[in-house]
Amino acid sequence: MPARGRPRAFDRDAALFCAMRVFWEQGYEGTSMAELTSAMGLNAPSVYAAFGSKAELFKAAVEAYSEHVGAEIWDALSKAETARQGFADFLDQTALAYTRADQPHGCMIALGALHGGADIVPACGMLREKRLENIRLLHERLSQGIEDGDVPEGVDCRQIAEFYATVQHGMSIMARDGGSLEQLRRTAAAAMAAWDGLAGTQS
Amino acid sequence: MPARGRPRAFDRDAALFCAMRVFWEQGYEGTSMAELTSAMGLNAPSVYAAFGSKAELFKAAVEAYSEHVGAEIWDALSKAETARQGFADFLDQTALAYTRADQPHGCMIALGALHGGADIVPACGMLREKRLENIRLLHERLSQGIEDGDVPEGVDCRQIAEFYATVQHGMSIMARDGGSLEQLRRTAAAAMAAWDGLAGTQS
DNA sequence: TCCTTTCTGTAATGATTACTACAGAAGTAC
DNA sequence: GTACTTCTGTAGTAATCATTACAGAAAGGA
Repeated sequence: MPARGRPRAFDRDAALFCAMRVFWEQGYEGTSMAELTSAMGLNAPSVYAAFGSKAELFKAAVEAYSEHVGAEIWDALSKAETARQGFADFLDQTALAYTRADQPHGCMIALGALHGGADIVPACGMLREKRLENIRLLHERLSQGIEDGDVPEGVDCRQIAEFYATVQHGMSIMARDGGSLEQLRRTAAAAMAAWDGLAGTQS
Repeated sequence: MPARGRPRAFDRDAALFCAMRVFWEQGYEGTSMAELTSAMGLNAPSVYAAFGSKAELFKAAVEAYSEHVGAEIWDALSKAETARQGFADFLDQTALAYTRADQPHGCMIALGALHGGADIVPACGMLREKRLENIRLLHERLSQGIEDGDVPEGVDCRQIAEFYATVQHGMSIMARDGGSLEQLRRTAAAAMAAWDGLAGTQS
């Protein structure tokens, strides 16, 4: 059933993807509407009609990022046979995703808006929520490992989840600083050197 | 010998410290000159006369931060008897410094300007240089440890330095997300669990 | 065919931005 | 006491900011 009114002349998802790239590279506050409309190939009224405001566009961009970029990071975590392998793959995929030549380096969720409270800068609060959700995913994988028997009971799942999330965030900054895939991989390996002391079956 | 001309009516260092606090909390791009002049208790012409521009004020603020905030982090690194103890103390002091109730959480060097190239956003390039310098300090301490005999020869000092710098950066984001001193300390302990696998005397 | 709805582009709004012109103030030098 | 230097506050600049008014375009409905 065709909708009434003039059909939109642009592909909303493609435009949103362009906006996502600019927000990812320059951050919420470092990105102007002029830059966004230019990257999207649209005039301002079209952007506002489709997305509402700069803040709502950012929110949509973050959702698009979560769905399409870095999904392989979390796939790797859950697909591995053991929790240890999952965390190693998680960090390895992180290194790959954060250093692609054809994308902004580092993670939009980690870096896109780090200043201001959620009430002042809603973008900031939203990214914080995403980061907390990511820790929960890591925590869940550890609980699964305990259930599967490849992670001993009694380990501090929260500590381990928060540690590896912290490493991942640090890898974002490292990538943004020009760190190479090799450097990020070596950092990932260093982080995995902690595994036995944290969640090893031997003590 | 008194300087000619009307004496400045404000304490430059005190004003600079106020500006540093705002930049630290809100980042370079998230901070307006209106907010800076208000925090410094000055009118704009006084700020520009003393510091030149927003970018130069930021540069001075970063130097003030490096000299006065977090100095105990690097003191701890060098004062310990062994490299291992130094790194543990380094991370512990990091946790303390990043979570003080009376200061912005996290590190200004890590978080203050993460978007834009050095040519576009000089603030960004300056912080990146500071982060690289910090890695060099970590690397030096490891080299010292090899010389002192408490770090085996042949360890990958670069990997270890980059790993612990990465963890420290991640701790900034964790602190900015409201992570408590206890949480940061547990993450620091998790990071130290990697030490034996990276720079231990046994293998 | 006209009406209604939705979209688009041009041009604009009011606020904010980093920064400065200028007159007067407060000091030292002569 | 006047001249010169440096600082300060008021008022402003030109540009940019996020956002919108409005007229016309492009669709479907009656």
